[in-house]
Amino acid sequence: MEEDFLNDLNEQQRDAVLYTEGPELVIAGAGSGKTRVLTYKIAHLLQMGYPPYRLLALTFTNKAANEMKNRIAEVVGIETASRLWAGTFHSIFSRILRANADRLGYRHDFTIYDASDSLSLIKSIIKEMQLDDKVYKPSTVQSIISNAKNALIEPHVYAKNRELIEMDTRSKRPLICEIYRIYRHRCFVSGAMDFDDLLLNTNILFRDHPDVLQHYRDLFAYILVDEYQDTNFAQHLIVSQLGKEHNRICVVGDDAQSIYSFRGANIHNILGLSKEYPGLKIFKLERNYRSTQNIVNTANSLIAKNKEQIPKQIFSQKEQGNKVKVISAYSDFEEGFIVSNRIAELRLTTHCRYNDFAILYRTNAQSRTLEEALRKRNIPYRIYGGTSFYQRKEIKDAIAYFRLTINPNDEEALKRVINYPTRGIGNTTLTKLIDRAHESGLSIWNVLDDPKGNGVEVNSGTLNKLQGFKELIESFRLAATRQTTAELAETIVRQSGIMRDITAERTPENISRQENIEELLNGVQEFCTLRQESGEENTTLSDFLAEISLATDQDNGDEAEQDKVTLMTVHASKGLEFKQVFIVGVEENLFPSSMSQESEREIEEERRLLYVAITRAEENCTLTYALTRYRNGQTVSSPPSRFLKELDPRYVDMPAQARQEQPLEERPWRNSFAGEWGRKPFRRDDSDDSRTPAPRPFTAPAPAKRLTRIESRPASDNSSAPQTSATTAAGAIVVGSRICHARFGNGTVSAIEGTGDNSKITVEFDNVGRKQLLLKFAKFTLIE
DNA sequence: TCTGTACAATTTTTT
DNA sequence: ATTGTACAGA
Repeated sequence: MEEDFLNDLNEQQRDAVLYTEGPELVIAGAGSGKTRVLTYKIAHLLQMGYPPYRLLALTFTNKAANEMKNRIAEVVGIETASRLWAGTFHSIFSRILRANADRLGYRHDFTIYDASDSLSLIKSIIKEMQLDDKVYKPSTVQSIISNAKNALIEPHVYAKNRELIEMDTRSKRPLICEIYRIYRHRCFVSGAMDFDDLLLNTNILFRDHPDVLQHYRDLFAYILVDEYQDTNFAQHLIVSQLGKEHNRICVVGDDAQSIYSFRGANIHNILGLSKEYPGLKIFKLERNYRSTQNIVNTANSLIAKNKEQIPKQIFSQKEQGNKVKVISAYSDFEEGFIVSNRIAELRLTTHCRYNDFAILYRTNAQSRTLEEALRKRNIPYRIYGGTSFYQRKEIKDAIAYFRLTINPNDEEALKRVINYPTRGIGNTTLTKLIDRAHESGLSIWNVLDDPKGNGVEVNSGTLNKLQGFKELIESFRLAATRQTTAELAETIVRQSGIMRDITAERTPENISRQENIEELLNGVQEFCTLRQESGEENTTLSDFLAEISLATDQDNGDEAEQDKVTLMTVHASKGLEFKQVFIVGVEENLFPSSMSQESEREIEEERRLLYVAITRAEENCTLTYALTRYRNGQTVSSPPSRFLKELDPRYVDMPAQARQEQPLEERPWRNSFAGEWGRKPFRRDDSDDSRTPAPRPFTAPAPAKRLTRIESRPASDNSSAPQTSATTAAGAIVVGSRICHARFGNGTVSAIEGTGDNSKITVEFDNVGRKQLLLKFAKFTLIE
């Protein structure tokens, strides 16, 4: 087979693919076909005779990893592709750590603590040390520890690092290092590693066990790394350790898209690469295939303001296209209104599907207003990165039981479920157990094994309860040896009492919890089946846990098929592209974030972030800012972002500058704006009219008008309390009634149970599917 | 020991 | 506005 795919590549791309004589850095501008180069490079290496299991391809996200695997499978077939070492840093190195866990004193089925496990552990340590959690803010402590780990600083090194100690002393937190030491020890006793440990411990493994390092050095004949600008020191060092000796490495990245420094990513890893690899050959991919010229030029004009970067000339040969549009709104409400209007409009004029639209924002909190606006317009949408499936309470509870079954030393899991469902083991008892455990360096489970022998004083009733819990978990461990994994999962959910607890009362919440648990069990089953198909005979619950603890991507396959507008943070959008992009909230204190104004370095990162956002767009890019916005319960006003002034006006449509100076009255917007609904949308300045001359086809429909009435009940509004309106509406409800819910939008009543205020209705919502509502609580109105 | 209520703090981004 | 925590009362 000839390498006919080479015809799919431009000259720069082809050079990058074919060069295999030494270390290589590919600077890949936004939309320049980076994934294509990586894919074909791997295909090329395979063709040269490298066996697939000797190629290591590292990415940053699961999404990127999957995409790469799929694209490679298309070129070389799934058989070969599945033998590659391709995945995220975290997944690949957790695999390697599991294989060598004994070298570090861990078991191969160690638990992976997610961010909330680690935060909760830090909280309890702070509490046990009787420190003030206002001085030692758990989240701050967590990020300090995380940064230390990413810089490969272990506690004993931390203690000797004058700079760090001085910093902690200055911020009146001299005991951080001690917390770190205890935290690390407690993770170890619990048989757990947190996210950062996966990288830190890999480095320790390689450092302390040269034979292991040598093994993987020999194994990986060629190393490819995507998004190198996002690597932190721990990742960078792993790559050098594995790749430096044979020098067959290819890293791809774009310094202009480095946006993860808050997580320890160091842009100098890529900027300083040529010093590290003397023969480093640099290729630049400068042709952008994604966006129109106006979009590319706008983005270039912005990023040009950054000082630290590798020089490159990104260009587009697509049509010039529309100018990038900047729109000013009075409030975040109006901003949502404008965006949803434009989506409706553009969908007609450009024949785009909803899938072609994305709304990008700086912070997750901004999604709310946008959701409301979209719902009013009946525009379907999907939010990326909300609370994912595995973050839901009932799922975390079930998983905590799974985790305990595999690893009873798992402290966080144990704390979570020792008294859920309620079994009379309260805080007092738990505290005794924990104190005892830590005094003797044991896990809580060890103490639980023999409370008396470990000196825990409890009355006999409590002792029985503890015994009962212990036996429960042990019965699961026994079941694990006799049942299939899917059966085991079901046993646990039932025997633990989770199922009983959430089926006790048939509230709408509980029904959705049950569905989630069902979905989890299906997930286990599906996972086992899938593994069986790929030749893995015995899939254990431990395998399942290992898989999901690193899965954060929530793009459910069938979800993605539906035609919906995408809402997500700019960070989450990296690597994606959309025909129509809206970037909202381009204001001072938001974008750039108020947290990032201290140094030029931080501002440069915010600038790169906006660069990433703009370069997601293929055809149209619209930036909006609101002069006032609801934040933490109150209205604040901020000027437009400084970045807007940095965009080259030749490629951008700006609203009249005078507008921005408009004095702001006190808030009445929120109330009065709703009243404007259904009439003409706000008209701000002439710039708006030239492009959207036609009378808007979508003035707000009548139902929406009514919806705004119940929603615009501000504290000051003394007209009707929401309860009243719901009760009034309730009386008239029949099957088939159309209702409008404050959160779920419009829907049709499909069933009614019970009477009066205690009755429950089932509603098929147009956008969010079936929900059950209790009349007593639900906020909705009858429409039509 | 559990439950309910009141009050406080919180918010940048996430593998 | 929501969420978590602290404290009081059962």
